[in-house]
Order: sequence, then structure tokens, then C-alpha cells
Amino acid sequence: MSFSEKILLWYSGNKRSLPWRSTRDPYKIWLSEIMLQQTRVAQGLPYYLKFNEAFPAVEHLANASEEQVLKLWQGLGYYSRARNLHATAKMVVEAYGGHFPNTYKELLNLKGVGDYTASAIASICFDELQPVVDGNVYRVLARYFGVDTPINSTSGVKYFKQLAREVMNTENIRDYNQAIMEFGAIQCAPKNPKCSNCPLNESCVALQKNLVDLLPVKINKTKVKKRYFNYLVMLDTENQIKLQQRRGKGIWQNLWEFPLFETKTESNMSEIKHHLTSNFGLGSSTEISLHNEDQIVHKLSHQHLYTKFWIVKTDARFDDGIALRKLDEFPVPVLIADLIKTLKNSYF
DNA sequence: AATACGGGGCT
DNA sequence: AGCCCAGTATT
Repeated sequence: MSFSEKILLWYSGNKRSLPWRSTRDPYKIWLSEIMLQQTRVAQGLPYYLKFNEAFPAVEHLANASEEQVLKLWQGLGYYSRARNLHATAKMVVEAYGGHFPNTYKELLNLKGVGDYTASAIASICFDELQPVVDGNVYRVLARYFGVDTPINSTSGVKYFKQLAREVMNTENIRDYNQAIMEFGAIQCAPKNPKCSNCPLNESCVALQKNLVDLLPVKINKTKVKKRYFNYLVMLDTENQIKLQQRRGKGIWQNLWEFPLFETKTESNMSEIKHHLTSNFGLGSSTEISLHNEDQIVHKLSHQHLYTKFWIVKTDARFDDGIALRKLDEFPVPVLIADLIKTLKNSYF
């Protein structure tokens, strides 16, 4: 039996039952693939179900507002995926008459669709012979064939794509692509892979050479930057709260947050007072208190956000203030959503 | 060729 | 604390 046949056989007996496995609707496959980029199935699944219910077809998604889409996406991370998802839905409806392109090459033109996702949609929906190479596939191939070329080097990306193409199953590309990913997720897992009962263990190079824990090789460790966030939870006389939308580049684009005062180091009361006075012109009756004595550390891939929430009770009346119960309608980062939750439980 | 981009789960 | 996850876009 060939490599790909063993993978397919393993898949037939071990695959999880997942909603996107029972359809070839490009809209559904596309939706699942975008959501699962750099995201575990367990984390993405509830979002897939929510989106299916809210937007049963691409037209529904295209007709939604970006705000609605971001709100449903809240908590899943990598929010450019949501913005691109929405833009692509509009493009599919307006430029393609509601029909997704049906080739790998054409699919690559869609925003948020790269090599992996185009291959996945083309193979799963249209039986095009394109191998998928995701994190799972890198791991399975690197171990089984004993390849130590870094998977994220330019030459590595090219090498593994070619290797994947050579060993793919051309009779059933649709199941095979899902099978090798599932195999990587369940059997050939990053930590504690189940080599003892693996159907490929007699011919796995990494296992024979005791290299399983060393493969795949990955370069470029991410260095984490520290940032100091001071969120100003500003209340007016009616307990309305100021909220603003993040614009431009950087994290959380188009999501909402409290007015932010970022500092180079941990801030203190007098610095906050000074900032408030010079930026908001607050009166002397304003009460300021620190909500969290210890800084909340919110961890992103490339930065740790050391955060203090300052409660600022003013004697003003905000024109653009938001009632506490209305805050839930806005798409916000998890850091803000958590604070809103504690506000609702403790303050009012 | 590097880096930015979330959040959560596992070791 | 570090690594990884059905990667892509930008610099």
C-alpha cells in the first residue's frame, strides 16, 4: 500500500465527524477554511455554526455590515480574516454573480485566500489535483520522510509543496487532503504523537532515527514586545461610557475600545490625571480610580499588553456615550469584552 | 526574507 | 514560558 493509501485508510477509521465534511458547497468550505487558518477545530467550530446560522448563503454575508461580521467573529482573533471574508463575499456576489471561482488559480484572487485555502477549496469542491500544505502536512511529511529543511524558509515552502504533490492521492484528492491534515492533528500530533499504533511507523524516517521530537524544523522565533495600555473607562452623569473605533494599522483594526492612553512604562495616577486634563478638559469634580490593582497582561503572538483600566467618573454628559447594556452590540477585543463583563457584575 | 496579526490550549 | 494551531498580507 502506498503512503497516500495508508493515510486514506487511517482516515476512514479515525476521522472526526465535522459539519463541513458533508458538503461540497464552496461557500461552506471557504467559510470553514478561513476560520480554521491558524485556529484549532475546537475553537473554530462554534463560530462556523454561528456564521452558518446567521449567513446561510454568501448573499447574506455580502448584505451584512462589517460591524455585524466583526461582532460574530469576536474572540476568534486575526480579525483581518473577518474583514477579508466580508469583502470577498461582496466580490463573489457582485463580480461573480454569487458563484465562487472553481479553479485554484482563480480562487487565489480572493482576499484572504492564499495557497493553502485555494488548494483546499479547489480540491474539496472541484476535485482539482492540488495538494494542501498546512501545519499538519508539514509535520507529517517532515517526520515520515525525515526532512529537516525549515518549513518556513523559502526553499522549505517550495520543497514541501513539491513533496506533497508527489505523494498525494490522485484518485480521491478531496478525501486525501482532509485525511493527511486529520492524520497530523490526531495521530502525528506536535507533542506526544501516537507512534506505537501508527500505520506508518514501520517506514517513518523520523521514528527510525529517533527524530520525531526534532521535526519539523522551524526558524524565526517570535520576539515579544511589551506595551503599556491605559484604558479610560469614562462615565458621564447618566453612566454612559465612551467608546471609540480602532483605525489605521496594527492590532484590532476596526474593533472598538475605550479611549486608550498608551505609555512607555507602567503609568500612575498623576500621569493619568495630567493626560485627562490636557486631552479631555475635565473639571475638578472628576473622580478617578484604578479598576485593577495588578496590571492585566493580555498576550498576543507578538506583544504582551500590560493593561490598567481607569474608571473616570465625570460630571459631564456625553453626546456619544454608550449605555452599559449597549456595549455588547459592539465588536471588541477579548481584553475589552472581559472588562465589560466585570463592569456589569460589579459596578451597577 | 521577515514581520505582523489573536486567542486559546497543552506541556 | 514556549509552542502550536486546516495561513495570509504586508513590508
